[in-house]
Amino acid sequence: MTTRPNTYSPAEIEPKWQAFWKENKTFKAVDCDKTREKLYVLDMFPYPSGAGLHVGHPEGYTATDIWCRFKRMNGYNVLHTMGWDAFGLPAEQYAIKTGTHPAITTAKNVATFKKQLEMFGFSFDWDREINTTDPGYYKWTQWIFSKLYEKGLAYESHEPVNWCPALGTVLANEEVINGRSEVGNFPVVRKPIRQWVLKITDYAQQLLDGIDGLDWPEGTKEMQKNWIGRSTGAEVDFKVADSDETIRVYTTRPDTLFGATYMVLAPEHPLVSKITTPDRKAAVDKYIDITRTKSDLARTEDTKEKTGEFTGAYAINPVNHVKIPIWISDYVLVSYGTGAIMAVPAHDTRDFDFATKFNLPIICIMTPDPKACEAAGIKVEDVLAGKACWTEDGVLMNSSNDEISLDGLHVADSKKAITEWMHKKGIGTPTVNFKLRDWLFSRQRYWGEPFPLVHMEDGTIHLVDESELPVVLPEMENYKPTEDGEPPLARATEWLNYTDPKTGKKGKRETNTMPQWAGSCWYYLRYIDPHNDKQAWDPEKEKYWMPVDLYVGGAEHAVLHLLYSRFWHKVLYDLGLVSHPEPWKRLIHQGMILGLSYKDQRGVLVPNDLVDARDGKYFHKETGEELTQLPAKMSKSLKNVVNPDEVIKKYGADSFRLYEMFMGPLREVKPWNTEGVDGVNRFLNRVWRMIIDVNTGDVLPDINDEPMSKEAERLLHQTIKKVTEDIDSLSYNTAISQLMIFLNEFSKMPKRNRKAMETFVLLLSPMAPHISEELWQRLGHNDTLAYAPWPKYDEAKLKLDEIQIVVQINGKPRARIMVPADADKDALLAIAKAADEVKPHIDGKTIVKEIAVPGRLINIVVK
RNA sequence: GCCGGAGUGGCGGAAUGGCAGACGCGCUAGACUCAAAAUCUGGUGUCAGUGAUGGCGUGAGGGUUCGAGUCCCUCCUCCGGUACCA
Repeated sequence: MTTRPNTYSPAEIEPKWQAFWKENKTFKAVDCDKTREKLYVLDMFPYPSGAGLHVGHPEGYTATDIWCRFKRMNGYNVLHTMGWDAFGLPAEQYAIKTGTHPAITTAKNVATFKKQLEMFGFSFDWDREINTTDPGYYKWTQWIFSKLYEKGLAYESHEPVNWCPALGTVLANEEVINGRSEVGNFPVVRKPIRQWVLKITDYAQQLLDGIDGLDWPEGTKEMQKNWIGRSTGAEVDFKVADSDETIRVYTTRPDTLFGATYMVLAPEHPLVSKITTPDRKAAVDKYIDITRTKSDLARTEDTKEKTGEFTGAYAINPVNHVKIPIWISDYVLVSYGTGAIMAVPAHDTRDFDFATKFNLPIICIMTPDPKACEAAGIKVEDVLAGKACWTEDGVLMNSSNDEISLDGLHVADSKKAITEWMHKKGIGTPTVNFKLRDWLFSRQRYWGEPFPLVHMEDGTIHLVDESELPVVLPEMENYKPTEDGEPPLARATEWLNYTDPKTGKKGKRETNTMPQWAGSCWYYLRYIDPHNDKQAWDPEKEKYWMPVDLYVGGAEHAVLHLLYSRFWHKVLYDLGLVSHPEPWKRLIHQGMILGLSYKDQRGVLVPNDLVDARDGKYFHKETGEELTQLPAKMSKSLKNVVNPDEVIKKYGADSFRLYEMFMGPLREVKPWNTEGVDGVNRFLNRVWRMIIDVNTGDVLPDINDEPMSKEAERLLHQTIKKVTEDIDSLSYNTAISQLMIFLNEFSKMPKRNRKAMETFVLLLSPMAPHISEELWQRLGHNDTLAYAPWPKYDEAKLKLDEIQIVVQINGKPRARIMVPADADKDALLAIAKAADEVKPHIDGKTIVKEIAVPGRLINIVVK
């Protein structure tokens, strides 16, 4: 700590304070400290990619860091640390290409990421750093899997799964978007492969129930609810005509039963082969064959045009005994409900499309609500004539049999009535269904956690004993996945063989590995007790730190990590291993940071290296065409990627942090504009020069202990109030703007009060910690300001004797007058009416109404 | 289609129903300089006017209110998510 620059020099002071914090373990979180209130603040830990940190990472990390620093100064015992979600595809793909072991690549990338994160001066307790690929960590990931397995929540499945040939692995439903892989956007096909699956569906209701109590973004909560997709309806049994078979359908609209004109089974439905008549067999078999080979992608793309075949069989509608044809079609999914539906074309758009295409009867059983119908642009007579489809509320008709009539009832009431009646008659039962499917938990990859499972020679599956954990991932030469889905670990011949130490029985280890989500499902629990080699975590410490008070990260994991992890946590809760049913009380998504791009007149994006900026306008370097600027996602091809290292090198970490927080509200999407960094850098330079003599590096002689003017004191207290409230609510952009206002005023003063300067430094410190520590030290303090008490404001100091108030005439501001701060309504009106600027507006007119809001304004309504 | 979020100067954005545009960027004039950079001081929604000042202005249209960027209704656009889930 020998450098002592005279001017503001982040390159010198930032490494100095980073070293100081490291050496003194300034940000150590103290387990079970009962003297302070605990606060657990969590960032989504990164996947340490080879590309290094991008500008999006530090946005969330800076936001949490500021909050942590602020809360420490307010007396909290803060747990805030960092780790590495390091299993995953890129390291493995790099290994396949270069032969470098993923562990080596990962270690290298972790080192790069750590170095970069340290440059930002984040107040992490680095002693708690974790890495999901560390056997000391994944030992406990395997242990938690054992718990799930013992509880019957993990099972082997041979059902067709989402197989991605390009990635050489299967994917969970959540990882497949429109028939393509979320990672890499490769086509995904259905293929039967032996898999391990976790029974997340057992927790569907609990996962749904928990959502409402969470302080999370509304959108994310909705997404989870939709993904879980609870629906209520009824299962209804239809007898197959001239057969003993019964087909059970699921419907959310039992009220429309009298309008069912046909039935559809999923092509994979087990009864299809039994009921198909000989004359229809060839066509049906062909259709089933086409569906089977069709990829998910093709199936999604085909949604506009319905396809299907008639089985030749008929079903009997149990409410009116009408004989209806049974079809098969891939618009009915085998995996949802019962895999069979009753089709009511008059009141379901999909059924309507199908019926129209195949000329099936459409029977309307409901008079639509005329107003809603008109608003939707549908003619009532078309609906009644079966020429249009109506799916909303209406009044039932043609819906009665000998025992029950729904005629005249609205949808909700008739649903209730028919369901009760069917239940009594034993033809239908009220049923709840979920869209949520079980979680496909195995991958045919090398770089992941091995399962603690062994396939024994006697055909049983053996769970490896806790004492034998971790099942260490073997070193291999060849990591390549195979096209047939056989995992790479099947080639680890020595590792594969297992002998149970207790019984001496032999078997072969499970060769699938766990998906990347496994490690991130519980990392926040390991931070609590990262070095414990006896337990995953100490229950006492868990009770002290959990739940997480604030979790900040991107919105992209709304139905992946954020749902999986809640599931594991709920299982752990049911096992009595954690003390709260939900892991994260409060969640915030930081908005994405976009780059600046340019488009030509046709709207085509132009890479930034082809853009020429002149006179505030932009031109294409080659064509000379004028371009317009617009924000766009950062991408290598557009050459608009901002590298944090370069920004820090040029301006320093404090400027970087300040800029990212000053750009706009944390949760919003914001475009990066490097010129904006100049602004905050200028601000920090002026902060420095407000306190430090740039010729000597000492505190300016203008800084003294003389009492402040009333105005100065008021601004100081206003600033304390505003900054305190804004930091607490994570409104950092407005907190920074208040600090700028303070600086603008105080730097104009010839003399400045030392206490005011110290207070300002403390207020600035959560956001720009390095410069603040340096100034704090130069102002004569020997210790870090990280635990200095946060400044308090005095309400009395905020008060003014006289304030300016606006006088409006008919709602238009016409005058600004000075009034005593404590003037009441009547006094205000008297002053206003007497004021010279007001008189011309009211003289000779009738005053209709007078409004006076003390401290705000006066409005006089005249005629 | 459905769900969620957002539309405010040249740009990022600010405003418990109470002076729209804080703060910053950019631009602009001036000071300093031989000059430039940096720095400092002032100006900067728009239209009219030398000016004080006045008209207009928060995606569009309507409504509630003494008063609406903010609340309500209808619509448009953009972003994110999701989609044959019966």
